[in-house]
Amino acid sequence: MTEQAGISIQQIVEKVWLSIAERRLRPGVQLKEGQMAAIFDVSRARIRQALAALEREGLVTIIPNRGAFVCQPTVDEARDVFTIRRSVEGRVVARIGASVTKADLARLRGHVAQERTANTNDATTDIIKLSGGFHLLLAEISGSDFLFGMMRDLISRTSLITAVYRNTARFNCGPDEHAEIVDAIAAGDLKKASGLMEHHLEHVESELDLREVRDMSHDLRAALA
Amino acid sequence: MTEQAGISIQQIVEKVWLSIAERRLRPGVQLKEGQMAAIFDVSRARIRQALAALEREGLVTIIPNRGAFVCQPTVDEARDVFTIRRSVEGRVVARIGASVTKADLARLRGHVAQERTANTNDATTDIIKLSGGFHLLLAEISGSDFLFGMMRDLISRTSLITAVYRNTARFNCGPDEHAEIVDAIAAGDLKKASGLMEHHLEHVESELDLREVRDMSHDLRAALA
DNA sequence: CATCCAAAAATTGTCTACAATATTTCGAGT
DNA sequence: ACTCGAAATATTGTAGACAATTTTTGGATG
Repeated sequence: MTEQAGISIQQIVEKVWLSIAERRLRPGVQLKEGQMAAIFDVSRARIRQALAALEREGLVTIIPNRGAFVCQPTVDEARDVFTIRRSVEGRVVARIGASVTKADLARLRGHVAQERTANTNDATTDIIKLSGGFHLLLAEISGSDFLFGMMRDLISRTSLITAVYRNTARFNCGPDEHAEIVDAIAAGDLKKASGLMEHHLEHVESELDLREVRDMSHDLRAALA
Repeated sequence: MTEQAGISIQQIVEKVWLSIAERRLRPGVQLKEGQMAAIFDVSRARIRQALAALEREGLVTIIPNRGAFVCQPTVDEARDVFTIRRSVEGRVVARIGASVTKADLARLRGHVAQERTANTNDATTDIIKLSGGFHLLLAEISGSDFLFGMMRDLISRTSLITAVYRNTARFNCGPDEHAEIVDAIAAGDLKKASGLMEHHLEHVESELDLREVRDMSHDLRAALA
């Protein structure tokens, strides 16, 4: 029953998130419950829960009696998210440095290795997932559930922002900068690690093209496939 | 039908939150959908949405196929929340200082005044709502939607933590410390304001009794009334 | 007497149907 | 021809019924 047949709520959320991150779903598009229920072949009840989850991740806005729409972050909001990220992730890195284990470092290095292979293979989907996953992994290792949850939020919103505002062909984070941060942590150089993280985030932000959005596609079925 | 008769989802959330903050609902208690539906005289669907909202606020934990339970924050998590709050609220105050208007200050002073009257009247419910509201108002004035949302989360969790761990009769925040912070902001002294905020949060944290929780009441109906 | 297993009860998860609201369409009036 | 308004359509919100899972209860067995 819980998974009697259809796709799970979390899978729906992930599909939508990916569609947004890959720019197949444009900001402002309405996510109609009926359409989505037909596309994923589940009842509207489950779609509703997925939409609620997407709302709390900051990817869609739900207007009562109107429906769910993909968020359109403003330029100010975009800058805001990066400002907060610099602050929060600086704290994450500092926290990690105090108590990092060999196993933690191995996980981080393994993750960066995955990012490299995805990058060389041009596996767009994997690149998107992994580049956010690195920052999430740092938060997890920091050991604070609250920081982890906050980073989840921030990364979701960053995905949306980069999807809307990026102008280059490449995606959020390069694995090289991630590797440098891991090295600094491994060396116990907290100050350097924090600095690298801040620089890394500035670099990502600097690649954004901060103009207003204009168009938006309407073919929900093609976007979610 | 949106509000055809019954209590709204947000009202349910607020009732539960208040019940937790006033210690009528103890950590670990299961919030059974059937009971709550009967108590509030709405269908389980609405209760489910309310529980999902409470989960994202960090007040309850939902275990699949098991149900929703009032969270039991550990001592570590409690300290964690206060650490983050010191960091985030320092940023909030700094942000405010740059762009505070006369109207903002009037709102802050008005809020503190409300707190004072609630305090002199021993209006417990109001005190709880207003003491968190002050910090939320600061976040709102800061102008960052994301900071506002984060503070919402942090304040919810703080309410739970103080409900569980407080040992004194008094509640979270005294209006006097709030008033001092407003004065510092009004004087344009950001450094002082940040320091006062940090001190204020340390003061609140210092009044907690950090031992393990043990008992938990079971009379859901009496608690939610 | 404790332990384990099966049946019964309770609880959660999902779906379908219906009610209320919002949007669109189409026509009347100026 | 354009604007305003009412019927028709479409979409969201809610309730209740059913299926699956979990928990409890009761008894049989070692």
